[in-house]
Amino acid sequence: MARTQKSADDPRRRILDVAAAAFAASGFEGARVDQIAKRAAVNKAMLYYHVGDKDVLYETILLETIEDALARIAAATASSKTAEDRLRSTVATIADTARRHSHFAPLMLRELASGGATLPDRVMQRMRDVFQAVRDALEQGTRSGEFRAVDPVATHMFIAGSLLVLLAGGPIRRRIRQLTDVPKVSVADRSPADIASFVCDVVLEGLRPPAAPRALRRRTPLKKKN
Amino acid sequence: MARTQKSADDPRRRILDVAAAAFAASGFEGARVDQIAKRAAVNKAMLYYHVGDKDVLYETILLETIEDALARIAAATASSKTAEDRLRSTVATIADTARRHSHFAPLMLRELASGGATLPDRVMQRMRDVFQAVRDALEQGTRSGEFRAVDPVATHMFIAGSLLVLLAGGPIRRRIRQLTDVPKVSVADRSPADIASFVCDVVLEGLRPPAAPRALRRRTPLKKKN
DNA sequence: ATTCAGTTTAACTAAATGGTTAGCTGAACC
DNA sequence: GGTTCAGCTAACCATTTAGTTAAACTGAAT
Repeated sequence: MARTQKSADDPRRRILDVAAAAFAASGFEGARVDQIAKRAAVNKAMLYYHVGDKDVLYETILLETIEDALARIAAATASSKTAEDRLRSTVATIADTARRHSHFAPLMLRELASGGATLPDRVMQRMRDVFQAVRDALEQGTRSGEFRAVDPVATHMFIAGSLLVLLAGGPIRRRIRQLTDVPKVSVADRSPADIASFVCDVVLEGLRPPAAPRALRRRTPLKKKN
Repeated sequence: MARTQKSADDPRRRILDVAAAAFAASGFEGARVDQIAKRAAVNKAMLYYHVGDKDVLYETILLETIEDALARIAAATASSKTAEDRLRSTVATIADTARRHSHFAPLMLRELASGGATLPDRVMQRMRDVFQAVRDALEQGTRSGEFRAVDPVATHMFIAGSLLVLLAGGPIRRRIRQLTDVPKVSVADRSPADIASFVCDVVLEGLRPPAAPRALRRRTPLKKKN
């Protein structure tokens, strides 16, 4: 029992959650083991006892999140018929992963920034599988003619970039808003699901084959405000 | 003379360049002052003498880059008539800034990840001006009817996100490619100018008003490969 | 020769960091 | 009663870190 409990008073769980927030906020090198232990209300030695050193801590958090994302993507796309459905399901699932693990987007952005220099190989390989899922949907659409011939790598980076920045951009947007006193509400402030829809809408608009009849288009309605 | 020289043997210039690379690679907290001094081939005390402490170093680098970007955006958009021209010029200029200051995209991604927590106010304000430039183009297009009614904040985050990730994604793409042995070439591996065009193409496709005649569309041609 | 601002250096400090150790506790088990 | 053992703690350690100091060098003006 002691090994598998997932409740909030499981010290291991607490450590991982606190560490994820710390890594997201300050990066791997900026996060402080002492501070993580303190915030998780455990003695520092317990952190090493329950999880391992800083590298293991980091790898564990990333793997946990990515495995979760992969499992959900597989489940969500199992019944997808069209490429559009598949792309929307995949992107929505990634966005939902970011919602449930709020450290996900910041960590990915940091890894992008450092070129994955600190990414353990095991994590790298699973990340590639996530990338592959998006690319599969794109290539399926290209093959079937549902999408126009498209550069899958560039399009994937495009989707990943806009999605991650929209998801992680909340705090910085809030800071800018303070300076500009523009109290408007934007799609960017909506739920991850809405953000995923927005990204898919714009991208699908670009992926549609040139001659596709208008009637086929389906746009997720999103209230617009001035 | 000694104060304003910009050549490579100006120690201040060398320090700033090396530090920019270090901050981009490891983040503010991960970058090491000793290492920066060593790589710039100056005594550490010289770094403090010529530039200042780590915060000043960071702020100087960011401000330098952003001021440069702002000046170039102003110059590039001065003659823009249509909103599309203006948007393309702005985005292309930002991409070109990233080309000329290779640390720019990673630094921005990191700041996004941390919510701008470590951004000095002065930098924050100038960044806002860059954001404003993109948003101005979007709002001009919406007002003139050139673009459909669009969420300027979300669209801007969309553009910034895809652009930054495409620009900074080279190294991680290379690492993934090693694992997947997919030696394909993608738009993502082209020049910043091509990347900017690609982003603008996809976004403009989404911004086009629904009833716009096909003839008005202009797509930058980009070789497609399988 | 002296002065003097600008520049450079090696050596230093105080604090923080990641990681370890030896030992305590209390329940389970014989 | 004694042993075991996962869970836990306080104190410690070696190293690294950002930042400082005081002394010295340089080269031109006086």
